[in-house]
Amino acid sequence: MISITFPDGAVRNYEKGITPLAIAESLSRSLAEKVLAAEINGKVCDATQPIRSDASLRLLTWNDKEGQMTFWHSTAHLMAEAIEKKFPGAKFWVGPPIENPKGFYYDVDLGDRKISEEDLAELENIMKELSKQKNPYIRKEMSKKEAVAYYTEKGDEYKLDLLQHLNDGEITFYTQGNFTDLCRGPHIPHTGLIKAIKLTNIAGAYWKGDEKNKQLTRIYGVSFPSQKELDEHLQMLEEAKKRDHRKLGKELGIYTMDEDVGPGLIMWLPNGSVIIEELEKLAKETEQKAGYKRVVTPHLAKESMYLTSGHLPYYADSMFPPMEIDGEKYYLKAMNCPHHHKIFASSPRSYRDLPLRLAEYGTVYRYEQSGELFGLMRVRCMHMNDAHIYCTREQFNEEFRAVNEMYLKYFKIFGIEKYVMRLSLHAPEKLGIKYVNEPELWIETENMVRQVLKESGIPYVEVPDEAAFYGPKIDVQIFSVIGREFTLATNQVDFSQGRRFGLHYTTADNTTDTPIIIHRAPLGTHERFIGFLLEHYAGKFPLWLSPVQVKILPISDKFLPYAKEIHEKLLLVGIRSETDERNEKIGKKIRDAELAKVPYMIITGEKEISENKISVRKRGKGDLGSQSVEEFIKILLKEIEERTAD
RNA sequence: GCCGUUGUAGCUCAGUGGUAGAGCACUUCCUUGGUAAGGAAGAGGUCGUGAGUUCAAUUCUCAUCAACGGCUCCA
Repeated sequence: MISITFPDGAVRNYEKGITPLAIAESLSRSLAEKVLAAEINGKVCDATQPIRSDASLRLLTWNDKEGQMTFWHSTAHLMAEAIEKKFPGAKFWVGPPIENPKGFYYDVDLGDRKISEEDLAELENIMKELSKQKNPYIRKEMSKKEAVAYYTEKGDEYKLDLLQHLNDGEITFYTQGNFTDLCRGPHIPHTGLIKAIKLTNIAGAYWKGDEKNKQLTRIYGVSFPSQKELDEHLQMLEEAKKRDHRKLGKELGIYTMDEDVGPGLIMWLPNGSVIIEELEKLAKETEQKAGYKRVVTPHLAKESMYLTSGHLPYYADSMFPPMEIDGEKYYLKAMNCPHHHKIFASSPRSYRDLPLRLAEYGTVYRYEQSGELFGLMRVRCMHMNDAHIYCTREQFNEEFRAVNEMYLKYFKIFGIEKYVMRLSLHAPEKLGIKYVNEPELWIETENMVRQVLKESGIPYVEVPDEAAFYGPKIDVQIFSVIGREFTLATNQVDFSQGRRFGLHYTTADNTTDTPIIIHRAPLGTHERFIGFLLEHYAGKFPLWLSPVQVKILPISDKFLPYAKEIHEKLLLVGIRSETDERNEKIGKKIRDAELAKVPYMIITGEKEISENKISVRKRGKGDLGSQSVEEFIKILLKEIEERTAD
C-alpha cells in the first residue's frame, strides 16, 4: 500500500501502482470523466501513469491551467493524426499548446502540397471522427538508438533533429489511433474527451524560428470539452475584435493612413491630435516637476554621427536609406539619443551640472519590414516620449528609481494594471556581436537595475538576451486585444554610448569621467501608447483625454441659440464642446453621441431655457438631472484637472 | 522580407464573363419631436493598380501595391 496526500491535506491509502485516473474513479465517477492529467509530487504527468510510492497528488481538470494545456497538446496530436490521414507522408516538427491566443498549433512540412482554408473544415471533420473512437493516448519509452532508427527509416529529418538533443531515458513516444509521435507528454486519457474543435488559421513559420530556414506550415486551432465552451470562446473573440484599436481608431476618427503617403505612416486626425496634445501636456508637466529640460532636435543627421553611435552599420537595416546632399549622406533619425548626446557635448559639463535630464517628444523613423506593420502598434514614423539622463555612477540608483516611479505614477493615472515588467539582460555568448564587449560592466549595471527593482518592490521577470546593445533595460510588456505582446515603455541603462561620443564631465577632484546614460520612454510612442489606450478604454476615454468632452443636443432647432450660448461658455473655459445642429430627434442625437463615446451630453429645450439650467447626461450612465451651467463647468474642470479615471 | 488570405460607394458588406447593388453616413425637403435610430427624395463607384486571355473582364490568368492572420523583428 502507498499513501496519497491530496491538496486539501487528506491522506488515503491505495494499492501500489494505482493510476491517478483510478483514484479519481474511487472518489467519484463524474470526477473521473473530467480528469485530464495529474500532478504527482509537483510534476504534471499522465492520469494513466502508475504511482509506485507515497506521493502528493493533484487531479487536473479543465479548471486547471495545466489541464487545459494538456488538453490542447493532445488536440494537437489529434490534428496531426488527421493531417497524416489527409496528407500522407507529412512531416511534423512540434505541436505545443499555447496560452495566448488560447489553443495549440502544429508545424508541418507538407512537401509540395498546399493547404487551404477549405481543408481546415475537412481536417476538423476527420478529427471529430477520430475523437469519437475514444482512442487512448499510450505512452511508450524508447532508447535513443531505436528512436533514431525509427525516424531514419521514415526519413523524418525534423524528429531526428529533436532527437539529437535527447538522451536515453528521456525519450518517450505517444500513440493514439494510427498516429505515433515523439513527445515528452503528458496527454489526456483518450481522444473522446475532445468534444469541440475549431481550426482557426494557417500560417507560415520558419523552422526553429530562424528566417534563413525553410518555412513550415503552421496550423492553429483551439478545442474544448464541450460545444458550449467553444461557442463562448468564439463569442469572446468577436467581442475582443470590437475593441481592436484599428477598428475604434477608424470609428472614432483618431487616425488614418493612405497608400500615397505610405505604409506605416500615420496621419493623426483632429480627434487623435487632441489625445496627443493631452499626453504631451501630461508628460511636460511631469517632466518639468522632475527636473527635466526640454530640447528640440532635427529629424536628420549625417552618416558620421551614426557611425560614432554604432547604429551604423549594425542598425542600418532598420533605418531608411540615406539621401545624399553635397556629397554627404544624411539619415532620417531612428532614435533621438545621438542628438541628445551632441547637446550634452555642446558645452563643458561639471559634476555640478549632473544629473542632466534632456527631454523631447522626438520624431523617429524606422524601416520596419512591411509584414511587421500593425495598425498604430507598429509603424514607420513615431513620436517618442524620449529623454536621456546623464548622471554619475553615484547618482544612478536614485535617478533610475525616480524614472521607475514616474512609470508607476503614469500607470496609475491610466489605470494600467495588466502588464509585465521585464528586466532584459544580455547574453554572455553574444558579447561583441549583439552586445558591447564589456563583461564586467554588464554584470555591474544589471545588478544596479535589479537592485532598484527589488527595492521598489515591483514584480518583474528576468529575460536574458533581450537587452539593448549598450546596456540592460526594463521593458513594460502589454498585450493587444488580439493577444499580441508589445513593449509599451522602456527604461534603459547605457554605459557605452557616453564613451563612444567622448562625453565627459569634470569631477569634484578635477579629473574627468564619463556619465552613465539612462534612456527612458515611460509613455512609449504616441502611436503605440494611443493604440494601447484605445483598446484599454474600449474607446471610452476619460474626460481629460476625450477629443470631444461635451456634446450639446438641442431638442429642436428652436433652441439652437441657447445651445450656442452654452457652447461659447464651455469653450471660454477650455472645455472641448460641440453642438449637434442636425435636424434630428433628440433620441437620435443621444444615440449618436453615445456611439461617439462623448463623456457628457447637454440637452437643452423649453424647460432648460425657462429655468436657465441645462440637463446633463453622462455616457453609459444616462440622465443626471438638471443643473446650472456654472455648476456643471466647475465639476468638469475639476475632473479634467485631476485627470479622473472616469 | 517570408508563408497564407483579402481588396466593389465615406463606412460595413452583397453580387455578376455582357461596363454594378443594400444598409448606414452625406445633400435637399417634410417634420419641431424630451433621454439610444421620424419620413420622403437625391447625389456617390473607370469594382486597388498594370498587363494578358476573350468578340467582351469588376468577374478568369499573371504581375504589382496595400491591408489582414502568422513567422522573423520591435517603441
